[in-house]
Amino acid sequence: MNGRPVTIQDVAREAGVSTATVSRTLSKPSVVAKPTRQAVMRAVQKTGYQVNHLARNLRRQRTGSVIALAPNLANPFFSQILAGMSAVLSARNYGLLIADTQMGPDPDERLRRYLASGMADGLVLFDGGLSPAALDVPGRPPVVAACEWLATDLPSIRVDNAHGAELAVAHLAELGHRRIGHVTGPRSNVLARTRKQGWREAMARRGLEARDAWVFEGDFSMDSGALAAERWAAASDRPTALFFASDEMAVGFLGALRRNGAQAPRDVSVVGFDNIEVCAHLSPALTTIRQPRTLIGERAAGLLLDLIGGGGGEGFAGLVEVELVVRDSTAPPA
Amino acid sequence: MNGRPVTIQDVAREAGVSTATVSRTLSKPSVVAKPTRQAVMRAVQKTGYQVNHLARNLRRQRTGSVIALAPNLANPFFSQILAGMSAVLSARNYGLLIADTQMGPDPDERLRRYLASGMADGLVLFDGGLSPAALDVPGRPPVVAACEWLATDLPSIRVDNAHGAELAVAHLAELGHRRIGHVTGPRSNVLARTRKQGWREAMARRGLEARDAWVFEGDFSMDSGALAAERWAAASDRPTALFFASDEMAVGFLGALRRNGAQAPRDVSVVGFDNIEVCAHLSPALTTIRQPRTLIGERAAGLLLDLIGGGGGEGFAGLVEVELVVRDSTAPPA
DNA sequence: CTGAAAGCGCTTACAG
DNA sequence: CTGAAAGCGCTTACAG
Repeated sequence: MNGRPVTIQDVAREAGVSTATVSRTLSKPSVVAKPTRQAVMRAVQKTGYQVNHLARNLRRQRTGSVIALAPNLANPFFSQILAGMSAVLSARNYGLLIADTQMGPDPDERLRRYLASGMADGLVLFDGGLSPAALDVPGRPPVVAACEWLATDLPSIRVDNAHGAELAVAHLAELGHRRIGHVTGPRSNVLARTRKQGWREAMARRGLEARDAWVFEGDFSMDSGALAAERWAAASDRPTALFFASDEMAVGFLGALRRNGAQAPRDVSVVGFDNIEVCAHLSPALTTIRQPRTLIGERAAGLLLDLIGGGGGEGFAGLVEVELVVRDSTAPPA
Repeated sequence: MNGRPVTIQDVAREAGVSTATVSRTLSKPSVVAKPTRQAVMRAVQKTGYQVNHLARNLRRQRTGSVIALAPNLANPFFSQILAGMSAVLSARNYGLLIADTQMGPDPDERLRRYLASGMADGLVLFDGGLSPAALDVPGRPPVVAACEWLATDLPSIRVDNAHGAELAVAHLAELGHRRIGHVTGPRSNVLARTRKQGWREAMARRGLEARDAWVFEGDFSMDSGALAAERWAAASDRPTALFFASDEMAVGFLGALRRNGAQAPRDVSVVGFDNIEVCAHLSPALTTIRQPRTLIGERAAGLLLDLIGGGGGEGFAGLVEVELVVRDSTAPPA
């Protein structure tokens, strides 16, 4: 009950066995004789022994943690993903460290340091803006790309963004829209590019024009969505429907639209991407493409653990599916 | 360049000194002669040596990590707080582990395990629902309570919730409202209770009645806010203004209100709590009480590091201030 | 089935 | 100012 933590030595003394036997009882009980095992377990109980992970991991040459590296931890988008990761990892007794790539001056350098530091057995990367060269660290642990991926052959969990765009455009086209525009994510973002490309292809597939004038550049943020509303309102050649690369932008758009006296879906139909919680509570409630974020976190953690365990990550291949959620922000064109 | 990580031995050999000297050069350079120091630094450069934290920490009898323990990691409320913590911690070379209390069957037991595990040098607790008894672990590391606090004398970072309620009621009263109601957080939540109590006192201070009929029970969620809208609309004795214990509930309320053909602030004035990002983009934009979440994270991390370093946490006492942000969801009563 | 011993990679009194 | 040595708390071949 005093300050000094209980060690395996204390347990060994208490049980009248060697530390080796205590260790075995705890990690491979099957090789220990039953009476010995019971004596050890009793001593563990009595002393309140808890393994020292530092020592165990140093000896086992692993850290027992993985790092999730996100471009912006303050972005709520990640919270559900982290929850999914945490669930899988803690069930397997791994710790989850989180870090932000964009906090210092040189994000690439940060990644490189994390990879070289030996602080974790693996890393899940959520920042598609980093340079693939930053991965070129000798002896680095496994890395999984999630959500946004680098232009490399990194094992990855990928969402079917192209299909999401297809679902959005299909929904709008079925309602009768032919002038369907797109509000993009940041230009440098791979995910944003895939959604834009998906929009273009979905339009082409239907013989619909995808005019440059119908593309509004955003950066995923609500503010950029509000800006898009201004530009949309001011445009002469105006789409009757818009597919947004993120819900946040669609939310900003709807707010600004209303402040300007316009309204969805009367004046323009709106489809978002993500299905964040607020979608259902807006008025009009936002039609969107649902991304299963908890699942993404679970799959990313699962894949990483598989790689750490020496697996090839098979069984984790394949895209994470998205689905259309129809609400009230879409209607036939006026 | 091969697989084996570079150790302090390799650097020592390269520099022609002992490992002790390499270690000193890295952690207390002032005690090493300049030429020696330079030779070591050159060797570090050449070999690409990175300290093994596991070994260093085992030797130093610390872990170099702290744990943030939240009731629900999927709640975006925490993302900004975690970002604030991460900023402070990584500047001081501490890792941030995150874990969820509510994932297993017994949250108290989870907390106890984390405290006894020696996995971290300290812990920040965001779950006010846990039993103080769970803290009763011999030799446990320092714990900081943040956001929601237990009924103990734990060092804590606390937001001035009572003052937030006062600001909200003052604003509404100045607009001329006398029938000001409150939508609560979950009954068991300390933070929710403080806000409710604050509302009650702010009303009393003005000689305003705080009728039970004007209290609508919620749980912080958007859904519960939407439910409050139904109940508000159906009530015979209806407040003309509502102070919500969370923005999320206010968002849900506004959406449901509109779907029922009513509108804020025409039919009812609405004040939220938190200032989440969407507030500014709603229509009407939501008047609310701003909570500086990044600051909360920074302060919590700072306080914990101080305690870990043997400080008494003085200088971190005092409440985190909140402020009123007036937007368009409040107006004089009709 | 069990124990003695080596060793994971570091840091730090201690001695010189 | 520097080095030899002990030791942080474990695990695991190895020998018996």
